[in-house]
Amino acid sequence: MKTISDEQKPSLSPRGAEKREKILEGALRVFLAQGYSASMDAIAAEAGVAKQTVYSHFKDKHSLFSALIDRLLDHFLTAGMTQEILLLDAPSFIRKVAQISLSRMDDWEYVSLLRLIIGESGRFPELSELYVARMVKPGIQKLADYLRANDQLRFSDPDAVARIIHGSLINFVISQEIMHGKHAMPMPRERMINSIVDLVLFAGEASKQAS
Amino acid sequence: MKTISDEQKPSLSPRGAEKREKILEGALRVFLAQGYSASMDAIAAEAGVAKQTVYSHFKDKHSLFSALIDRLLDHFLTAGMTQEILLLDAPSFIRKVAQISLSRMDDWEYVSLLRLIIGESGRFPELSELYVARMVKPGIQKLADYLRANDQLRFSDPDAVARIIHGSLINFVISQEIMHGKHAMPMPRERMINSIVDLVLFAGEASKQAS
DNA sequence: TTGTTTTCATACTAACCAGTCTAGCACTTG
DNA sequence: CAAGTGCTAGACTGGTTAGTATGAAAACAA
Repeated sequence: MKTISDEQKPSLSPRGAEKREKILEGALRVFLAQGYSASMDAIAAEAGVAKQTVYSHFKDKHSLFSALIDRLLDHFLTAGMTQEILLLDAPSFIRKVAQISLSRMDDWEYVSLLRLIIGESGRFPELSELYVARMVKPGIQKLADYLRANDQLRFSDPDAVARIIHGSLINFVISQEIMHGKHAMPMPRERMINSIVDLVLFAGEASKQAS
Repeated sequence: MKTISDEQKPSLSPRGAEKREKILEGALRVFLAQGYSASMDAIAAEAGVAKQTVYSHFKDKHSLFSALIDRLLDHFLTAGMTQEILLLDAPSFIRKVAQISLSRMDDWEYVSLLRLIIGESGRFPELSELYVARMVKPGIQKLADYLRANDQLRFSDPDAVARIIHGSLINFVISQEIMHGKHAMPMPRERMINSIVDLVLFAGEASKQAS
């Protein structure tokens, strides 16, 4: 998987890498809080680093931004979703997937990243495409593969069902956390999880009998 | 329902209202295309109006932006979703709801508005709350009421099921159009609609028998 | 016509920002 | 110690922006 960022690497020394890390951490806080319109001065200040140092590690603002998103996608990719949950039976599997997805609601970084990628998807289509290619598509693929392989369930279109499950979970995060819907229309996430599990299991079994 | 915008109204004459309309139309094109960071000069130019005229109709940039979003929410609220579809039977009703929701994928203004509201939900939480209160909550409410009233289906938690349906539809729009997923992971919307209808009907009937 | 209101074009302000430059400081390595 | 390398603080350039000011041209009303 190729990376997008084209930052220069002026040093392979441990000191250089350390500064680079500080810059990325500062950029993370500032970009996630203020969006792409955050100023490079603010990022340098937050990182506790001179502005020139930022520009000696990253070509320009766009490169820094891309490198950061790239890094964050990697970070959230590895978090959660081990292989062993594929061994679970259908109810446990779906519940586990839902729990992992919704647990990200508590993660300010994840919620902010999602908002940022959607908000900047007009200006930076590459980034949202990267998000889709690295996070959404593989996730849905694994889910669909499980549904296809499991003989407790039998859907005529497992790919579409995978998207329904995934979509209802992601949209729960968006509407509750990003759009601040948890005040106007609150719903405990366990209720949501239970209904998704029920819906899929009932439908999967009924669909099996009908075929 | 109270409005958010606090623009001044310097004239109640027809000429004034006409200018105000031109300004809002220009602001619509520019804000939806470039986001909130669009410049007031660009908006005035697009509206074919002097910059000063913009400021004589709207207090500042924030007021103009709020007034525009307010207006757009009203516009999309009235479009589609008549009362008579409530008379349809379950399969037709769910299909119709799904078709109406997904038909908005073709509407550049709707897609851009959704991106804008999500993207600016950090800077302008009032706007996303307004969106939730005026569009999402009533929509889900109607859907849940239908599910509750219909005796072909029987869900233990109709509100949660309504959110699942709504979420999978909205997220389909987001992932396909906003995040440009239609290239990397295309799916015909009819396939999505069919699966949602099947899922809900199978589960609704199975759930009924189980109770 | 005369007076009032609105719009127009333009210029201006004060602030902000991306990116560059300079000159000196600090650390590391030979 | 000496040379090299990365870091720092700050100033600077050229450009953009929100919002204001001005003075004249229209549009309208009496």
